[in-house]
Amino acid sequence: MATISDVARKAQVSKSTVSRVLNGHSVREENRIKVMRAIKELGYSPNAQARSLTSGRTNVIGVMVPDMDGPFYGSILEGCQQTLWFHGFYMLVRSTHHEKGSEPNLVKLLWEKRVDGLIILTPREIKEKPMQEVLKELVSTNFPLVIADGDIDNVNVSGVWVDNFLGGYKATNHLLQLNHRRIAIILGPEDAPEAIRRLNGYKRALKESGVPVDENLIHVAGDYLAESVFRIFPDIMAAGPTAIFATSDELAYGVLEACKQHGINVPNDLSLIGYDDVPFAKMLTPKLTTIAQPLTALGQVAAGKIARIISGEEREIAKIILPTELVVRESTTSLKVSKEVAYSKTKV
Amino acid sequence: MATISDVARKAQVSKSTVSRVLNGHSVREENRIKVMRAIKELGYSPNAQARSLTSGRTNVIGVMVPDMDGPFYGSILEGCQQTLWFHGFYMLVRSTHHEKGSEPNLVKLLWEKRVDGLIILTPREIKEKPMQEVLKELVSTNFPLVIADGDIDNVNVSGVWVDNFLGGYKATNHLLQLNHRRIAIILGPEDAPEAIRRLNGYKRALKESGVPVDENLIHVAGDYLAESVFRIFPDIMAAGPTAIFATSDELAYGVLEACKQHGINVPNDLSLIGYDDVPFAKMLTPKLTTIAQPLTALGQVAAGKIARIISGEEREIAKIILPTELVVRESTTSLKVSKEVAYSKTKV
DNA sequence: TCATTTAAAGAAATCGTTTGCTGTTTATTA
DNA sequence: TAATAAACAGCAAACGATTTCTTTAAATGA
Repeated sequence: MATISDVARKAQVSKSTVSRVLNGHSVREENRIKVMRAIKELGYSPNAQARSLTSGRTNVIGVMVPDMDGPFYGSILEGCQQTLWFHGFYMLVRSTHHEKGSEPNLVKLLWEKRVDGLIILTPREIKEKPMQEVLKELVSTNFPLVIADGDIDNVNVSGVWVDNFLGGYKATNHLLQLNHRRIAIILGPEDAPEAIRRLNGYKRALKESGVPVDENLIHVAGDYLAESVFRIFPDIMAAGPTAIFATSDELAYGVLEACKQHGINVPNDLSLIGYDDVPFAKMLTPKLTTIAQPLTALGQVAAGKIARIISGEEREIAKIILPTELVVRESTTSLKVSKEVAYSKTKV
Repeated sequence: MATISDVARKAQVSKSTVSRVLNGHSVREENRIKVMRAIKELGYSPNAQARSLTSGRTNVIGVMVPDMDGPFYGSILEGCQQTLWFHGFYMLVRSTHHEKGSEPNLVKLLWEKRVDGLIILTPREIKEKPMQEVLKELVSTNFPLVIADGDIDNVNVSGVWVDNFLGGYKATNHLLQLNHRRIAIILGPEDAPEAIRRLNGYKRALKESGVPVDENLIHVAGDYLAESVFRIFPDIMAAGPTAIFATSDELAYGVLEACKQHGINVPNDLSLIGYDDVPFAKMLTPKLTTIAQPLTALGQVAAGKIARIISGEEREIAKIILPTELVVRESTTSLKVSKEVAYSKTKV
């Protein structure tokens, strides 16, 4: 493989001149042509590692993500990738595969690989000490770091996330406007920041409508997986809800399956709203009403942010909150005042 | 950031000694301890770029993929990532986003980034000249390269893919065993290698059952997207099929939607089988019968292969074909001899 | 105890770039 | 045309590791 010296020899100039041609510095036209020709003839391309060594930059951004095979993170990654590439960066991806306790180590490994910056997607262990320490260390060295889709209070770091409070509020409000009063909510992990915010949005919406919060309607699945719903489904229905707000589309799908098994018709017997608007939401029967998160945009904004931090355009730590949107489909319907009315209406 | 020289100074030994400690070469225990202590105190970690420069290795594998936001490639990438990490490699991902004409360039860019190897997922432009030339160039320089999920005839390169012929055969055979005789097939891109193989499997199955191939039952959507089905749906039904073999789950979903719009009941009026077994296949109503591709395994095998090529364990070019599996769910049912029988049965 | 072998440490070269400094050529101005 | 400024080219020193070669110290054996 040809080196810069080979090119210099062939073009009969010094290495410096070749380097200057490569980097667009001023070089006499005559020499530029000679160098270009030599480069072409030798099929030369500069060694990125050697470049990194002198410049101190790798043009690689590390991205840490919980998984890539679900419906959720793919869109974010795609958004990241596009924008990173646009800014001239490559994307190094590491999925933790929800492995408990792996995050701090992986952050460190990625960092030591000397990436120019790090995007951490949904840090699950954000509340745990080792993770906080690693993050603080990164921040203290001024290492370009963006947390995406995960709020963080204790460490002052740049972040992008979606307005979970507003999402919870919008979802609940939608159901309230359809005359529902007994609205159950299914949370994923109990103490995750986004779960708490969605719950708060839910409570606020109820409060504004003068509906008291009933603790019996608040349920915790433990995670965002469909299977986790089955276990708690009897509990959920025992409280007699007319509508369910599942805080992820996966959970909503679990509810849908459980309803099928129990002969409950959605939306006629029970309204259901999800969260995320992942691709399969519109594929379900009934098509799922849900709160859309701007996933691709999330990735793009995170990537843009890190690019600006690296270029020095953005110096102060800033947090960006993206809006959510209600997407009404078929899984929610207005609560009829009495069963009779409901029946007559559906017959029309 | 501390360098090896800083460590050497602090430990009062030479750089060479520190390097030897780092790489596990023989060093007097006393010195090893001194060095380790210095490393710890300085928070030193070796500069990967400098290492790459001398060793000529980056420990990074480039992966090129058509997209990351669909349901398909995420699983493959996850498989890749796991296995690459296991072998000590980082994964650099670049999605082409189905951008026409971009592949050859991107391969080159990734290559010049000096990755230790390249995995190309589903090369769409594999039949086009620029792509073939780039691949030939890579092969001629003995650059570690694995093509995954894309067969390639003209260039002799290592590859992993799924048995598309067998998949097409199994799908068709399943429908034949359910007494279907008028089986339509919907292909994605007309001339893609995997499409041709699936079609051949379809034809072979028909032939073995003594059913003549009817060209009116063979349809081309142009791509694997659900929307593409709507356009050709009237054509498909005009040929009077009792079953449809959609060569991707996305296409099958499109068929399902079209059927709903036209009041056709799946599986009672029409049996439907998909291909891929992406996560949403089991979420559809009816749950989709399909041909499962071992997506995660595909990624793992590709990653394992490139690791072995790089380590020198695998010297000759080899192709691996993974099996497919029929997953029977609810979207296929046996063809009743007459409509009356069918109706009486559904009433039971 | 001394000569000889062996093991470990150090010096210096190397990997392929970029860049500051210095010297030379070209262009500009009076 | 000469004096001066500006533009360009080349040398050599980084960048931070690894590794070969040499030197030094320790271990072995007679």
